[in-house]
Formats: sequence, structure tokens, C-alpha cells
Amino acid sequence: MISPPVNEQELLARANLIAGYTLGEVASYLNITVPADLKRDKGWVGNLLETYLGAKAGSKPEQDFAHLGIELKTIPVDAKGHPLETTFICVAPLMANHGVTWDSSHVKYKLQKVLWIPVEGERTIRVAERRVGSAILWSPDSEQENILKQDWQELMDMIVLGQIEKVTARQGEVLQIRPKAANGQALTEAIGEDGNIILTRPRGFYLRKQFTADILHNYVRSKMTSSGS
DNA sequence: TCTTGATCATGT
DNA sequence: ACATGATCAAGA
Repeated sequence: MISPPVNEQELLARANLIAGYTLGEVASYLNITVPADLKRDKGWVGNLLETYLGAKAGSKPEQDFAHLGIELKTIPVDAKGHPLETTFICVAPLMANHGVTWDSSHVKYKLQKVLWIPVEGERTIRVAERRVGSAILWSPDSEQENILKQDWQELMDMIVLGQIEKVTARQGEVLQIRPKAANGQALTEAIGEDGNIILTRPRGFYLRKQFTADILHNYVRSKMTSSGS
């Protein structure tokens, strides 16, 4: 097992080491078997890079590197570096939301500092041959946070007001709510139309692809302008 | 073609 | 059931 990085610098240095390598090469280094596809191993890439970078294993509701205040997110991208999928953030709380604000929300907590690692994700490329890209350490700027906060508030208002069944993935400019469960049979409690308790499918918060695309793109621009060439 | 809604694996 | 890690795949 690889020990956790002691500081941000060490984490970034580790991430830089695997940029350009294939998942097969990283897996081989860790003595981990590469699946033929991700149909039954949807979290495999994320878990692989967590292991390599020394993130703590387990399913605790914390950042991957809580001692550094950093969350790790792998993001599948196409040949142009554009995201192929939305990004799951956390489960949407449907009950006991009294007094919860944006500042105390799980969404803000998870997104305050994220290490994005793009990985080739096109299904035409064998999993073992997919390459790891350059990591991007990101925190939302004021404009991004304002949009996130607005979306979060709109969606949470509906949940609190018993409108969860009316929430669809079409709502939210950059933040959306979609089902998040093992299957269609999973149920959890929520507030119903009349303020009563109902059972509904568990939901999660996700970032739209365009939002993460902007994060990756803007990073490249700022890097170019700051390096002065 | 692309997004929404559905689903898979694992640990607590 | 819910948290972690996400991608799949049906239908618009």
C-alpha cells in the first residue's frame, strides 16, 4: 500500500509521474488486473489512481485527501480532451435539511478543492491502452461558485418543499440531480407534496459536462498566459 | 448524437 | 440503506 502524500506538492508530483502513461502500465506497477471493459467495473479507473496516489481506501463521507483538503476526481475524456461523462459529486440529501445552507452543504465541501485527472475514456480504446492526462488542481472561482450556489439553492428548495418528484436532470445550469442507486428497487425517504414522508429513488448531485470542460479548458489558458510565452 | 435516467461493484 | 468509485444504455 502506498502511503498518503504528506503535502499538496507531493500529491501533485505523484500525479505528474503517471501523466502520459497508460492505465495498463499503472496497473502493472501496482500488480492490479485490468478489466476488459468497465461495464462491471465502473469505478475501476478512479480506484486505480486513488491507490497509486495514496488516497485512503474506504467509503467515508470525506475528501480523498482530507488532511490536504483535496478531493480526487478522474474524468473520462475524448481525443480533444472533452469530458465524456458528467461528474458525480455526492448524494442529494432528501430529509433533515433544516438549517442546511450552501456554505454547510456537502456539495460545496466536496468542490472546494479538486484534483482533476483526465483519462482517455473512449470505448474504442482498450482500457489497458488508455492514457492518463495532466492533473489539474482546481478551486471554484467566485463566478463558478455563484452558479453552483444558485443551482444548489433551486434544487434544495424543491426538495424541502416536497417537490422532489418534479425534479428532473434538465434543471440546473451546471449542477443537476439524477438517480444514484444500485438499481431501480432502491428507495429512500423524502418529503412528499403534502409534507408527508414518501419513498423515492435515491438521487445524487452531478456536474454537467460543459462545466468540467470549462475547468479543463480554462486551466490550459491560464497556464499559457502565466508562463508568458 | 447526446442527455437523462438507470445501473454496477464494494465496504461500512 | 448509504457512502465510496463512476459508466452504461435507452430514448429523445
